Amino acid sequence: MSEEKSLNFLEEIIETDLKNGKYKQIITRFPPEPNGYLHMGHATSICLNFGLTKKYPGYTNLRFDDTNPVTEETEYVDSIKADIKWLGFEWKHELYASDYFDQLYQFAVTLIKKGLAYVDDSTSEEIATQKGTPTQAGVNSKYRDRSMEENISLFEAMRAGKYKDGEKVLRAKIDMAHTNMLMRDPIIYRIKHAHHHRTGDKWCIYPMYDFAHGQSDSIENITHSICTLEFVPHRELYDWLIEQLNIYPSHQYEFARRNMTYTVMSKRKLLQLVNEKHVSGWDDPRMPTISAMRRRGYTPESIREFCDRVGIAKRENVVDVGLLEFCVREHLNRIALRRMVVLDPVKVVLTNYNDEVEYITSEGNADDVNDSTRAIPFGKELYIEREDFMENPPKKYFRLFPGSMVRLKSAYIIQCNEVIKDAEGNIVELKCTYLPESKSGNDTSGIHVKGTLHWVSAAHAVKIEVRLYDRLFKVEDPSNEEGDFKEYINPDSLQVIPNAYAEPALKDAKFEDRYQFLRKGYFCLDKDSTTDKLIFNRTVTLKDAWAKEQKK
RNA sequence: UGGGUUAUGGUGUAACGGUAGCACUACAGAUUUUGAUUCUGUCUGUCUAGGUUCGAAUCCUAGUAACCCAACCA
Repeated sequence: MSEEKSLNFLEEIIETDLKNGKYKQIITRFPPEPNGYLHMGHATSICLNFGLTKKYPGYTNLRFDDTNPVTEETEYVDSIKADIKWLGFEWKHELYASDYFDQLYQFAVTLIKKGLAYVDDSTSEEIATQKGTPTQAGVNSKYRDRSMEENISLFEAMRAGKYKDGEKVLRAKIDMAHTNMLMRDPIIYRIKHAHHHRTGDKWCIYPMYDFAHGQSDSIENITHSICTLEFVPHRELYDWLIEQLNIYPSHQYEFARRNMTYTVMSKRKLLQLVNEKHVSGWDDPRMPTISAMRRRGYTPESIREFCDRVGIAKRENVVDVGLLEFCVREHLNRIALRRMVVLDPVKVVLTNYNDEVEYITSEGNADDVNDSTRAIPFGKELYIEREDFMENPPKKYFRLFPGSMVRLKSAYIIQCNEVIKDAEGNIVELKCTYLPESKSGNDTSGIHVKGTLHWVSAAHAVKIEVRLYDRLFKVEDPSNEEGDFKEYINPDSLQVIPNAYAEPALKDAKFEDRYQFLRKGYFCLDKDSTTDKLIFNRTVTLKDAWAKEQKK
C-alpha cells in the first residue's frame, strides 16, 4: 500500500534531526518580500515549506521580509496571502520582519558593544572600492576603529534622523580579507527616510537582509530555514551573526530554484513585462504568476502535483513546461464538464432533416458519477469546425470531406454531398444528409465511422469570446539567449476569438467550474466576462495526435 | 589570480559499495461516439581520465564544464 517514496535531501536531514531528538517538531517559514506577485518558483518553495510541516510534526509561518520600504506595498501583501491560501496552505502565524525592528535594533547595539560593528561615513562608492574583488582582498575603512562609545552615539543619531540617506551606515566588523565577500564588513543598517507600509515613519534606519532574515528566523525558533542556492554564501554570515548574538540557532538550507521552459521566472523580468505592457498585468493568463495561472484556469491540485513530481534538489534545472501541462490536463480531465463550442464555424445544412428541433442528450463528464447529462438542441442547420472539413483531404484524414461520413457527437451520422462556395471560392456551406437510424443510443445503421465531430445548432448558438494562449516566449530559455529576453516574446501568445458559437448550456457557466470544449481544450470563465458577453480562457489544449501526424 | 555550489536518458528526479529505477517527452500499437481519456510496448543516461574493490553513479586522485559571490536589493 504505502510503497515508499524516496526522500529528498531536506526530508532526509529532517528525519535524521527528528530521529536524533534534535527537534521534537520542525518549524519552517515562507519569507516573501512584498514587492511583487508570487510565481511558480515561489509555488515550489511554498509547497516545500508547508509540505514539510504537513508531513512532519511542526508548523510553518508566513513572514514578510519587509526591510526595504522603498519597494514594498500592502497590495503585494494581500496578493501573496491570497495566493498561498488558494494553493491550499495555512500558515501558523502571519509575521513581518518589521515586527522585530526594535529587537533588531537592540541586536545591532549588542554587536557594537561587543566591538563587532561600527558606523562608517564612507560613501557607497568608497565602500565598494574597499571591498576589493573576489580575487583581491579588501582594505579597512578609515572609520573601522572608532570607539564603542562613539559608535553607539552615532548609531543612536542615525536612528534619530540626524543624517541624510546614504550619509552613514552600520557595518559588521569581521574581516576585509575574507575569501567570502559577504564577510568583508557587510553593511547591516542603512538610512532610508521612507514611509514603511507597516511601521509608517517610526524608523529612518532599516536593517539589511542579512541582519534581518536570520535574526527573524531565530526569534521565531525556525528550525529549518530553507532558501535558494544563491544564498549559500550568506550562510556563513547567517551563522556568524547568530553565534555573536548568542541567539537561537536556526539553520539555513539551500535548494535549486525552479526554472521552466518558455518563460522567465524572476520578479525583475516579470515586473518589466508588466510595466512595459507586454502583458495586461500581473494576472495576465500568460504570466507564470500564481494569480495568472488561477485566472487561466489552473487548479491548485495540479500545481501541487507538478511541484511534487518535479521534486527538489541542488542542481540547476529547467523543467519542461509540458510537465505542468500534463498535470493540469490530468486533473481537468477528471473534473471538467464537457461542452461543445465551435471556434471557427462553417455551416452544415441537413437537406433531409425537417424543420423541427430535437433535443439530444450528452454526458457532462463520463468519469463523474454525480454529474447529470444535459440536453442539447439539434436542428437542420448546424455549425461545425472549419478545419473538420477538407475538400481534398490528405491520407488518414477521417473527418468530413465530399462523400465521407462522420458522426456528430451524441447525435447522428452525416454524409457530405455538396460544397457551396462564394464568388471568391470560400466554402460557405456544406449540404449533408443525416442517417435517421444512426441516432446515438439506438443506432441501428450498422455503420461505423472513424471520425466524430463537435457541433452547435445554428438556431441556438450562443456567441462567446474565447481567448487562446500560447507560450509567452518563442525560445526555451529566453534568459539565456543573446540580447534582451524581451526580443524573444512570442507575438502570437494571445489569440482572441470574439465570436465563437457555443451550445446554450454554456450560458449558465460559473466561475468555479472547469469546462472541456470537446476536442478543443480546457477552458474557464474569465473575470472580464459581462452578462452580455461571456469570455473564456483556454487553460490548456488537449493532446492532439492529428496535429502531430500532420507535421510528419 | 580567490571562494562556494553542482554534474545520472531530450527534461526532472531516484538508487546511500551489489540488477541504473520512476515520471514527463518522443516513437510504435490496442481500445475509443472527443485523433481526448485509458491500456500495452520501444528508444535514449552515470562529465572525462586514472585508481581502490570480487563488484563503483556511489570511495580515492587529477582534470573538465555549468552556476553563484565585488546592491546602502532580497
